[in-house]
Amino acid sequence: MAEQKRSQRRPQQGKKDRYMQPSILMGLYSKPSYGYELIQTIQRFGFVEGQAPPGMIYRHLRQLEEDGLVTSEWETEGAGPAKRIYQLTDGGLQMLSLWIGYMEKQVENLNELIKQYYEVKRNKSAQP
Amino acid sequence: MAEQKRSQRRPQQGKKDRYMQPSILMGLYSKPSYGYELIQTIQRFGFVEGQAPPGMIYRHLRQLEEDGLVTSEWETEGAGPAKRIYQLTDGGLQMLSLWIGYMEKQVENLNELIKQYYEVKRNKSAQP
DNA sequence: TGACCTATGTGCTTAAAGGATATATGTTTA
DNA sequence: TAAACATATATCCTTTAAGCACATAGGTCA
Repeated sequence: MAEQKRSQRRPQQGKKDRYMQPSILMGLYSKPSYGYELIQTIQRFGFVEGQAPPGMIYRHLRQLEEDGLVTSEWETEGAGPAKRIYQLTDGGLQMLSLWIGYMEKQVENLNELIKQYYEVKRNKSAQP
Repeated sequence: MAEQKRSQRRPQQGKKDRYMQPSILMGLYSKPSYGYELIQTIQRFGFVEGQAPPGMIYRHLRQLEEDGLVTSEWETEGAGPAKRIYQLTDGGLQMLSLWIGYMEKQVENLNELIKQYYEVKRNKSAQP
């Protein structure tokens, strides 16, 4: 019974990379935005299933601000509770650009592994 | 002084996806292998910079065996210390196939975000 | 008025990475 | 022949960030 927990590994089951930081930076690159709205934006990128937990978004936003990658100001006009509007700094822009480079490399690596997989698979089915 | 710790964080915060499990599974799909050799194999996939720490590989291998995705046996013949040779089980093969599907989806998501980035960039330079 | 949506935030637990260190075997070389 | 070195596996402890539950509060509408 104590082992049950461990044996349920599946891809995506553990704590994996959901590209939260670059998703937020990319969202803000399109236009200044705020936490609650970014939850929807990020969902569209497809790295998280369903909606990202709010706590996670706000945690990231605060960290980004502390690191000087975004700035924020309160928006009290308009309907509903006040929103904290974030926008990218120059540093944030540079970081996003680094992330894009990283992602491009990831795509290459992933494609290479995928290609190798199908090659091996083809070989195995040819000589079983 | 208390802030020093935070500012020493690596620039890109967020978990980097190292794809350790699928890399190991893919390595074993090509041919049965052992920890020390897999360290080199995995390096070639490009998801980790330099060599993966041995402790990490062995930890993964033990976990994979516990989960029934691989089996192992000691190889005492041949030069050098004995090797623990691992090979994929049917379950491991299925898991690898799931991983490939996941990776294909990741490639799509990544490409979509990258595309969006360059679109926004183009728009911004058109109307500054 | 109280249910509900919007909006932000805190706190605690756990999974996995990071990294240091230990152990042992066989091979080379000084 | 003893020391140095490459191979090979393994354990331990710390750090990091994800995962999740919960707390707070303003505004809208039946």
